[in-house]
Amino acid sequence: MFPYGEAVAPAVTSVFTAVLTEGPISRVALARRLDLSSAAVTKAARPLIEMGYLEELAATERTGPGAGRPASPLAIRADREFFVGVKITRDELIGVVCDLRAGVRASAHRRLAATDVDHVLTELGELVDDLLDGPGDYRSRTRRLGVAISGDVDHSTAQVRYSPFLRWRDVPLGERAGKITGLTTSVENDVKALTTAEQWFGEGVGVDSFALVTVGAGIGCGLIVNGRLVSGSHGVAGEIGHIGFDIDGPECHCGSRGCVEAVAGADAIVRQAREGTGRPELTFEDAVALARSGDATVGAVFARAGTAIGAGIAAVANLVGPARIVVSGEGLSAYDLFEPHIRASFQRQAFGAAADCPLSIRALPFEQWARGAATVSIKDLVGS
Amino acid sequence: MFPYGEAVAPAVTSVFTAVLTEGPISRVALARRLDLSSAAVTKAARPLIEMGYLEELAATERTGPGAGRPASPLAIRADREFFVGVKITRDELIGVVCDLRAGVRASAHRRLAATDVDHVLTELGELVDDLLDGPGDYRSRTRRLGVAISGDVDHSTAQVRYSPFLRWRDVPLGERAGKITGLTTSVENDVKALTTAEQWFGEGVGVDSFALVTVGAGIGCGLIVNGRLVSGSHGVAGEIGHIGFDIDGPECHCGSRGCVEAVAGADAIVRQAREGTGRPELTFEDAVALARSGDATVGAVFARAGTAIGAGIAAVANLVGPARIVVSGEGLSAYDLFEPHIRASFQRQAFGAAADCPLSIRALPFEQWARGAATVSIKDLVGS
DNA sequence: CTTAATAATTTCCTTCGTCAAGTATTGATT
DNA sequence: AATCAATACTTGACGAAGGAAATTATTAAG
Repeated sequence: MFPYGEAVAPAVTSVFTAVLTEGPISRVALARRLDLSSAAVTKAARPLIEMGYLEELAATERTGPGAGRPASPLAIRADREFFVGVKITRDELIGVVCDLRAGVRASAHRRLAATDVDHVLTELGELVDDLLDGPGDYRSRTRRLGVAISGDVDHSTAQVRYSPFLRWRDVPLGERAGKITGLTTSVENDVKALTTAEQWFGEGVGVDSFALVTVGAGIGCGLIVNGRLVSGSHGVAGEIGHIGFDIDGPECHCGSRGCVEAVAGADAIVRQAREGTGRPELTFEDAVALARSGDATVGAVFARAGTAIGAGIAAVANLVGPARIVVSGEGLSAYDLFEPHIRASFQRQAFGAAADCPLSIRALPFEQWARGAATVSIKDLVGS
Repeated sequence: MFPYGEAVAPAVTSVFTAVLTEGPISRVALARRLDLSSAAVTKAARPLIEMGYLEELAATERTGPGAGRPASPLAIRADREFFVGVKITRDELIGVVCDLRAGVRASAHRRLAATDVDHVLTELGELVDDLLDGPGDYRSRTRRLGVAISGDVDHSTAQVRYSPFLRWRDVPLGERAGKITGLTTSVENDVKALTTAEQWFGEGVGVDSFALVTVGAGIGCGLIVNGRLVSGSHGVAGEIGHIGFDIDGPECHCGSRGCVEAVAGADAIVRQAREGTGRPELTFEDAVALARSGDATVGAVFARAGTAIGAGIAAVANLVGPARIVVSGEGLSAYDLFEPHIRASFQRQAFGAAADCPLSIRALPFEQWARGAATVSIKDLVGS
């Protein structure tokens, strides 16, 4: 696993993971945290320091009683190694270079003229070259690539089973991207990648159950339960967008009626706004502008969308009881329009103590998708 | 852990668990199944055989090519040890004695005159005595008791945090029941206990994600994800009954409106049947009889209830993607009335491949709750 | 009666992590 | 200044757990 494929003791992996996600931390604190002896931590940390992944920080100011040898906390050397993350969408590739702590060091993107596998791979190869050969000399310290894509992905074999947006089926993306880029490639579903990023470097740190809801064209949800990603036996999981919200609601492309996505997806919002105003040329941005300027009809569309999303989130809270939930709107600040409705609807529909689950609602810069992809490759380096 | 508190190698636990749940199985097959060397299995099995928990079966008839030494499969000696399981309801205690394979050997019950802790514990003590001193001489081979109760239970400390039905709060039930009965006592939420039983000895064997939906007075759901029970950070999980079904539906006791339980709970069905027929004295059984005799109004009530349950189940399938789902109606066959509606509604609302998730719908003899409690104590003996 | 195939066991060895003892570094107390 | 107590870390001996490979056991097929 580290640096070039040797097997590594379990304690080494868990020490690395803990330092990575829980920042500078002393060996003794690690031992308590991981339920190991401090001797085991010392031994596990040594090779990581030798390989340059960890460093010992200077003793910090003390807390507590005051006596005793000061700790020398272990910290990640974030620039020891870099990782490329690429998110594939229907019309664009978005790429980033991240350091070990998933800090974004460089980014770039490329329009896609077509979505066939060969074309996308060619573009992906060039995007990676641009990123690695640009300013910063990342190439020499980069060995891994993570790719995020919507649809049904088998992470363990790095294959895309089915991606409706791109019309891909059974594509050995990891293998092919690996050949083109020369990087060890991980592939993961985009929402799961983002969820992993949040688990390791965001609000999911330190809790062992956690949900990330993405609101945009579609409405998705990544779940961490008992510290592990929920994958779904039939390749389906986190489909919060297709939970029923209003049995008399509009038809959904899934064949049912009144799904959350059919009420609160971006397309659905535009359609409802057009119907309400009688202006068939309205865009999503127009709808946002109208709602912000006080248009009651369009405002009601956003309110209803927020209510639907809140109900979906409440369903997650009622069923799996995550310690916290992050709601992240694709791209923009537009979703502030329905944030209060999300919260109100969640409070109403959450059962008992589930209503105590903290909700973070915030924008999601598009680059974050690519960062999620990079996080998957970091995780695969560390080995869980 | 075994027999009296010594620590035991991980492989011993996993071998025991695998033989327990996956029936007679050869050492070589176990090694494959558990990803251990056959030497490790041989070593792990020995102490279990010596302690009388496992036995070696005679060689079975062969399958496959035909040559080679025949396997001597390992099997559980089910009568090596017995376990008492008790389910506490508002007005009754139901108790069983189970063997190691959760086979019910004896059962008994006791009406409760009151629900205060002292009274319940006294009755529980007598119930356990009745069971153990009755025919069968179980006492000498019984060391453990499992108690199942609705509400918020902390299994790790064997405490009842809050049980609305009994109005209990922060009761150290495990400790107190242990003192009275002399048995090491485990306490678990009733639905979780039943789910554990299904995971170990029912349809959950061999899959690592799985849902059990209970339909009765309330509508609940136990979840196994990645092989582990979902517990919920805030003490809430599996509250499928409070997922929204119809925003214009009847008020629910939880404060929201149109929850699955408000449409499909036993009380809700009775209320709707009364309203529909204008007969305020109608019981649940009357409603069942009417529906079966072709009453369209009451039939529609059951149809709607089934649709609500199906939608809730679809939400589970869409969110966590279990490998299979068992729906078990409290007690009786009455729920055949809405079974087709459950299936139809599930198919409509399940997204994509989630609709492939097999659904088992079957009656749930009341004794099963107590068996679930016993299963928890078996699991706690084995140690996960 | 060999040979091939499969199952189980045995022996020896490696690995990993603990234990207990010792070293390091500080503030407080005398 | 010397000592002590507290906390952090390191070291080396040890033991438990599981693996590899050789060995034994048992069968069917030729």
